[in-house]
Amino acid sequence: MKIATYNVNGINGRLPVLLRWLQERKPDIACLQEIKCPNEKFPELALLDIGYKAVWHGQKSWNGVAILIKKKYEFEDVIRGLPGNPLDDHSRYIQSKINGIIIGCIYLPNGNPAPGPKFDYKMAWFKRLNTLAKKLLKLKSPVILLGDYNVVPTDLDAYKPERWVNDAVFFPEPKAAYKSILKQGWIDSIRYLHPDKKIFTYWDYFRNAFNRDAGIRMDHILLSPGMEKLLKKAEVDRHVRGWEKTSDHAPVWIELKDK
DNA sequence: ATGCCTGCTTGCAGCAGA
Repeated sequence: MKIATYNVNGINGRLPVLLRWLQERKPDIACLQEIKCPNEKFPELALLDIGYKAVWHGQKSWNGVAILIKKKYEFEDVIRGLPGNPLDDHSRYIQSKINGIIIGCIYLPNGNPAPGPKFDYKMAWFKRLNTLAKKLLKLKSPVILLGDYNVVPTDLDAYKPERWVNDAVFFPEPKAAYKSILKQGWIDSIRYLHPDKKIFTYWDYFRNAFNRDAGIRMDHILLSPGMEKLLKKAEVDRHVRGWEKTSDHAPVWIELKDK
């Protein structure tokens, strides 16, 4: 079973890229972030045409998340929005149980400029995620929390760490918050299989960053404890970042053994 | 220190992204 995460940076603007990638990689489950469309403009039919059902949680202009599954699966227990603050109106979390696995699709706030109110919002969001992650571990089902965490966990995850020290994705607080989630027992799939490799998932549009491989890793697939025994592969489809009209992120995916 | 690109808007300039 293949499970992927992809920050598409505008699902309608990137639709040809998304459809091409889905048909190439054929993930069973794909979590999307930054769909940047209101609910009524989600391209449901175009996805159905190539064999994917979807649930989504959109908003106008910004943010927005979705989960796609192959038609043979079913969505159960869909939750829209990160629990813990009814006043938070950003669409940054959607969860569903699929084939017995709870899938939490995350678009964590970026937090720039930092320090400031946006950074405070990021850290408050992180705290709620930490609480949710802890609760999910008490359930009997396996759980995967995946998406754009907007956190570069270590120096190994940036092409030039010193260039990022003033950026909210590299601040000590979010790094510590990410670490504290891992400390609950969650497994960072990419690092579990590739502990020492420089692997990036994002390259900005400026300065020819992709061709210089000036990237960072901040899209993560976290497995609940025990699931690592099923982990066969964890990869980044970095070639997708080289396509025309592409997102600034590349898709990340894992392959799990069938039990 | 800033802007570089790119997508989004009851749009054509300004905001957000990271």
